[in-house]
Amino acid sequence: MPELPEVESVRRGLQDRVTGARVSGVRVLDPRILGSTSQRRVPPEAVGAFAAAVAGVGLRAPERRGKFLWVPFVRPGEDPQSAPPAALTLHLGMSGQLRVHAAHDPVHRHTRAVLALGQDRELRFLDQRIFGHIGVDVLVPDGPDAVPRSTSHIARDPLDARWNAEATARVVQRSRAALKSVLMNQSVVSGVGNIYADEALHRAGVHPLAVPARMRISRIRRVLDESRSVMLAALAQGGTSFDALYVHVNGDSGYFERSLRVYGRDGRPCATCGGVIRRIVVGARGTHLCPRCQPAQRPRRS
DNA sequence: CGGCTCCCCTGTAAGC
DNA sequence: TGCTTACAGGGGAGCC
Repeated sequence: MPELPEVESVRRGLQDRVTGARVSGVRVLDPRILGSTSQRRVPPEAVGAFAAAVAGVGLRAPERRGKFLWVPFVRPGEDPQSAPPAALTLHLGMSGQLRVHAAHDPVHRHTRAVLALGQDRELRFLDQRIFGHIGVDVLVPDGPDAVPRSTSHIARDPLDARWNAEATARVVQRSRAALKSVLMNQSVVSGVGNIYADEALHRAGVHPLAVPARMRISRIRRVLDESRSVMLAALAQGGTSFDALYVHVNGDSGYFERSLRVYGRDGRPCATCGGVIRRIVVGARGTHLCPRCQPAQRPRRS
């Protein structure tokens, strides 16, 4: 399940391998990978349009915000200063992988799209469940940065140098939804998915169903701080490879699974207090918590 | 408009 | 044993 640490690990792998490469060919093996998360049916001309948009372009260094990846490119013979900036956009969804292969390597059966790089290498997009996406988008300004237009509603993530923890905490506090759902709202704070939301809440000692509007701002700040630090720790381990659906660009796994304290550990003892870890459902997502370390919010009398 | 539910999809595993 | 069903989840559409 690629979240920020996994996507950043992939971005770093791509940075070494695709920056400066020229796209010499395009193959779309499953057109659904070009669709949106809720509209997988794409018109037949979408394949040709995608291929035409990236054919011959020169790839620049990959960028990321939250779980969204993009690779800015320069079209052949175009002046980068005057042409409208654009990028190859990538989202790994649930099971997406980006792999850089020699062109003669066998093609895995979940390969959905292939970009040939130069003469003998390929960037391959694999995605078992097709929740991911590959496309092309124009870049629009966001302060000093440029982001794909389709990503402009995505908030800065906790590893962004311009992330404002204090302002984010105030936005979170305005919500009356379950704290975990707010933490996973990518327009409030990006990059946090189901695993790291559970881990951050446990480390902060806060119940996933706590209502931000009824919390002290210091508790909200603590949860955001823990989100940042747990994702930094996971990044240092190359991310979490829970079920082999997430791997690096070279096929290696991440090693943070051994450091998870609650996610996927329901019924087992909490390493902090010895209590039994429970699983509930929050916002239709499996949610893991230690009821002793993360006591429920006191109900409000009305 | 905030907040919620549903749905896209496939592989795995439980149930009958 | 073999089929059917439930479940996992990121994020957007659509509804109240």
